[in-house]
This record gives sequence, structure tokens and C-alpha cells, in this order.
Amino acid sequence: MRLIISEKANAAKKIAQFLAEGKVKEGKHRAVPHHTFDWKGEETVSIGLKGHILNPEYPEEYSNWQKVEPSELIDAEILKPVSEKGVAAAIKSLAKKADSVIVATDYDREGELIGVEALSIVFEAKPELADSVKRSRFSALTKGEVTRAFDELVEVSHDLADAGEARQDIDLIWGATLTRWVSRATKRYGSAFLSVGRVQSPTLVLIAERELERRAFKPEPYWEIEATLKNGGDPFKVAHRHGRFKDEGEAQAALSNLKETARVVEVRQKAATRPAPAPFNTTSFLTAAASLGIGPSRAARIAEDLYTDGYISYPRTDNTVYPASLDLREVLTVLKGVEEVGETAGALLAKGELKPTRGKKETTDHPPIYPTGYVSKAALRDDQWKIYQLVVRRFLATLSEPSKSLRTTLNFDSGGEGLTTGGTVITEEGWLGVYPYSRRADEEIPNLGEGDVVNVVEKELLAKETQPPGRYGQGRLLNVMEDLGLGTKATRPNIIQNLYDRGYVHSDPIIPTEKGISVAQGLKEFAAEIASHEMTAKLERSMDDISEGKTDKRAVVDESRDLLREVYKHLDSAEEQFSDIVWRGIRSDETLGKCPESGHNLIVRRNRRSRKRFVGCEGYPDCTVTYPLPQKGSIIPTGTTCEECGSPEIKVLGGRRPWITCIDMDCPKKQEQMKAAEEARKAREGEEAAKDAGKANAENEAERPSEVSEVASDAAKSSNGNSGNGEEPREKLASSGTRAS
DNA sequence: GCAAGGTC
Repeated sequence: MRLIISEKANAAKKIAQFLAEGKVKEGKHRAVPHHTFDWKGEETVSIGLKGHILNPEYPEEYSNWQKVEPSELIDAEILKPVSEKGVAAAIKSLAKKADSVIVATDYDREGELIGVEALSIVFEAKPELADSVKRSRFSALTKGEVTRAFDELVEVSHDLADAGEARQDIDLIWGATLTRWVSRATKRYGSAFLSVGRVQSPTLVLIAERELERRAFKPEPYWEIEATLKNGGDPFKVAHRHGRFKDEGEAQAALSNLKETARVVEVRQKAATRPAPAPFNTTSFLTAAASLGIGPSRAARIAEDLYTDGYISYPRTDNTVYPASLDLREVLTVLKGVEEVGETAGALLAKGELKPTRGKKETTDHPPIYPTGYVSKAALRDDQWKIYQLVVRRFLATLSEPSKSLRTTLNFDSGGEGLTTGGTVITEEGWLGVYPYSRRADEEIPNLGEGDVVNVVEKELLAKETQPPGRYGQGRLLNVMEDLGLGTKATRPNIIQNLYDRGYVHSDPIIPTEKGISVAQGLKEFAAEIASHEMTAKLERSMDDISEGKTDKRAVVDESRDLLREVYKHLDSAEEQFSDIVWRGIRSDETLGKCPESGHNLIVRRNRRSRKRFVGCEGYPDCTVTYPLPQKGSIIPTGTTCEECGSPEIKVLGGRRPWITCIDMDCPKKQEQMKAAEEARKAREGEEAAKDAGKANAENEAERPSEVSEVASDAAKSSNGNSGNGEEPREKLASSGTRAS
């Protein structure tokens, strides 16, 4: 028997279908499916893995974070225990019956490594198979390409797999060593640990530096002139053609020059064509989902579900060009029944020739993301339907005509000053008809001709300020990461999600916490290598060298170890400084404002016995002011105070959506807010989703601490000498995320 | 309780 091992269940199934001479028999071993068929006259079994089935790990004796010196991890042995027990068992049982093995995992570096991992399991079961291994390299899961690859079997590339293993080892060595060092230096153990990694840390640095840029930004004043004109019809607004005035006097002068009428001196029209968008690859798909309010991590999860259910194609691809083998008409036929867009699919089918758009990136591993099956709205959750619709509409858009618009500009003269307005109207909607996400609202402008005179009914000088650079949205960050080579299409959503889960960032657009900023700063200052995306670029070059046989895994990993030893030495010599920087950040995150009675800082504390959190005064025991806190979700200081009662406001994350509230339960505004929330809850109860909503709300109810006298000593210790640095910049932080319910 | 990379 011949055993074919591929990377995932779906690939195993397709390979069986493509190669089978006759029927395919389905079987299962411990919930792992395999497919039995005849190929070239021999019984053949095809089985799929679940990606990596081994996960590198340090031996048991290194497991105590507090007892083991982190530097010991630099040279410690790395084990590769099985992480997918069921798959390993299935492989073993089939390997015992096999006479030869064909590795058919994805045709890339990680795929080669995954194949070699599987082989290690195969040889455990039957060592003599070592002489009977071949590799099938196909670049697309199509019948033609798969049969070709199985007719031209090659050898497994151990160099390529070694390159992947070097990446694995280096990531674990650096990640574990520095994560433990940073956690120990700051005494953050258990779930409070602070993580460090080749991809996450440079990503955090990007976010933190942008925030610091915003804080350092000095807004510059400028003035704009806005006038309202009327010609019998609706009044409309125009701007001064000069745009921004840097000098107020100049702007004032221009404003006073304006007369009571304005004359049209020019009407300009310009037609524009917007080509239809390119087919979706992972990044463009996740970016589009992010603009719909579904973050990359959730969007990737939903896409995965839709893929396993057969509604969309494989969601991890770099390709933006439909392969010739993809039958576009067949896809359209399937889509004819889809709610809201079926008609568009039908209309496209009626066209003679289909000319899909093409993106810049063309790879052959997988097709771009497109719909593969019909599903009704009722069969999906709301967010799943949104994503399915997005994929369906994008597919239809790529087959649609360009959209055409007309831009009209009206220029006026009033007292020698130039005024202008303009608007764009879509003349042929083309692809925008089926893909409305990219649509901008039409801007109607009055129908005027050259020489027409209209009244100036209002004129105004607008005082404005230049704005700091914007924060990264999740979609934008995803693209920047890709440009810098950070992470892969499959991991970037997880990396971003990790930053949230570690309490390094919150909200969207992404705001770093003070802890996140201080960890980024500490790493940048004392362990610059791990804080820069250059490390990834260098690693990529080394991996190419390994796979080309120019060097070997051992040399590359050892060189990396040497570098880490240097970095570690430097970091270790600055332990106190590093810890101070990070603790300033952590304390700042926990400092919510000033105590109304003693003027000390109000900080987040935990009751020693119940572990429940509350707000306590730093002046304790002299000052015993406390406030209750919601026990669920993250508490983010806003730096603002309640306009009603003057007590500090906080942002609470983790419920349905972030909310902002003051911490005083007796505040009338707060009472009202809670009453409104209660009513909203009752209103929701009638609906389908009422159960969940009620629970989330109840969990957000604040409680008073029961034993105020038992203020936790560790919390008190941590606040020693805390002056807090959260005052000045916070104003800006607060303004962005206000979405109080 | 470490990372990043696959896939579910």
C-alpha cells in the first residue's frame, strides 16, 4: 500500500478524487478521515494532517519561570513532542501497512517541515520506510497539476525543512528567553506575564511609536473661509480657493473682501473611471472585512468556518488572479440563487464573455478567495452572512464593468476673491452596484453656468488646527505588517489579537496601553534587535541560504544564539531601568484620577481576600475613599472627569462594546445611564438574542467592595512613590473611543 | 503561564 500525506483534510480528499482509478472508499481512524483508492494499479491511501503536528517545547526541568534563569533557555535542548495526537496515531496505524510514502504537503517552507514532521512519525511506526519516501510538489489543487506532480515525484528537501526548523527554533529561543526575562524583571507572573517575540514586538513598537508621535505633535492653527451661496434653490457651501490660511490676518482680509454676490467664472467637468477591484487575497479580504467592523482575527475565523462548510474557497492565499482552471460561469450559476445578488449573477451569466479583473500578485498555490457554494441568509449568523456577502459581492464585482463618474467644479469670484465647490456624481455605477462598500455618497451641486450671479448669504472664518497622524486601524496595521514582512497571511490576525489579549493595546483604531508603550520603549532601548522588523528580514535571508545549501541550520541557529547572548547581557545589566520604565506604564494604566478628598491618586486595587477589584485612594490608610468597579473587562483610564459629579471617568472594555462611565455610583448621570442600560436590556429581552445581552449587562454591573479595610498589600506596594504620568496626554486618548451606551 | 507557524 502507498500512503499519501497532505497538509489538511481537504487536500487529502481532493488528491484522492484526482488520482483515483475507480471508486474512493472513505475511512476513519480516531476521527481523522482517510481515503482509499487505486492509483497506477496499487492500493493507495490519502490522509490529511492538521498543519504542524509537532510543537517545539523545552524539557520539563525548565518549566519553572522563577527558578530557571531565562538565559539557560538560550542553549537548552528543544524537544518536538506531538501536538496532534489523533493525527499521529492515524499516521502510525496506516504507516504500518504501507510500503511507500508520498509527502504531498503544501509546496512551501512550512509545508516541507510539516511533511518531515509527519515522516518522523511514519518512521517511528515503520523505520524501513525511510528508503521509500517521495515528494509530490503541486502548486494548485487542480486535477491537471496534481496528476502531473504525482507523475513527476521528487525527493523531500531536507534543506528546505531545516530552514523552517531554524525559524521555529529561533522564534522559541528568543521568544521564551525574552518573555521570561521581561516577566521576571517586572515580576509579572501567571496570567500577567509580558510577552516578547520576533513578530509581535516590532508590531507593538509600530503602534507605540505612532502614539508617541501623536503626543509629540504640535497642532498648528490655520483658518479657512466658508461661505453659503444661494441662487433661488437650496443654499450650498463653498470654500475659498486659497484653502488653508496660515495667517489669520490674511484670512480676515480675504473674508472682508467678499461681496454680497458671487459670479460663476468657471464650470469644469471631468469624467473619471474607477476600475473594478481585483479578486480577494487574504490581506485584501481581511482589510475589507475590517472596514465593515469585523476585525482580522474574527474575520479569519468566520472565513475558516465558511470554508469548511463549503461556501467559500480556501481563505489563506496571496493570489489575486483567477486561474484559468476556475470555471467562472459555474460559480455564477451557483450564485444565481443567493439573496440580494442573484440577479446580478444572472445578468453576468447572460453576457457573452467574462473578463475578470486581475491583481498585481499572481501565485499558483491557491486561487483568490471566491464563493464555492450557495447558502441562505437564514442559515448563517449575522456576521457570517456579512462575510459571505462580502466574498460573493467581491467576486461579482471582479466580473463587472468599471464605474464611471462625473466631477463638477464650480469656481466663483466675489470681490476679487476666488470661491470654489465641487461634487461627484456617478454616471454609470458598474461594479459599485453590487459592491456598495466602496461607494461614496453622491454630492449634488447646483446647476449653474458661467456668468451666473448668486447671493452670498453667509460668510464665516473657521479656525482649525492641523491634526496628528492617525492611529492604525486593524486593516491598516495588517497591510503595514505585510509590507514589512512581519508574520504571514495565516498568522497576522493572531499576532494582532495577541496584542489585545496581552493588554498591550485596546480599541479600534488601535490605542496602546501605557504598559504596551513602556514595554515597546524598554525593548527598543535595551534589546533593539527584537524590537525591529529587520530581524525578520535577516532571518528570511538566512533561511534562503539554508534551503539553497549555502549554510546549515546549526550554523544559523548558533549564530542567532550568540546574538541573543549579547542582547541578554545588555538587557540584564539594565534590569532596574527596564523594570522602572514598564512599571511606570503599568501604574499609569491603573491610575484613574485624583481623589476628591485627599487629592492623592485614585488607583485600581484588589481586595486581598475576594480578589475583587475596586478603586482606592493612594492615601490609604489616612484616606479611605473607595469606589466600586465592574469586575469584568479591562479598565482604561480616560483622564477625563464626569461633567456632572467631577469624579474620574473610565472606559470599560470587554462587554458588547466599550463604554465610558464615571466611577461614582451615586452620580445622577451614572444613575441615569444605568437606568437607560436597564431599559435597553429589558427591550432586548423580547428579541431573539435577549439571553446573551442580559448576561453581558449583568456582568458589567459594578459592586461595592465589601471589605474596604483589607486593601491588598501587594497593590499598596506597587503604588509606592507613584506620581503617575497619565495626565497630560490622556485628553487625546479619551476623545477617540467615546461610544458610551 | 513562553514564539510563530500551520490548520479546526
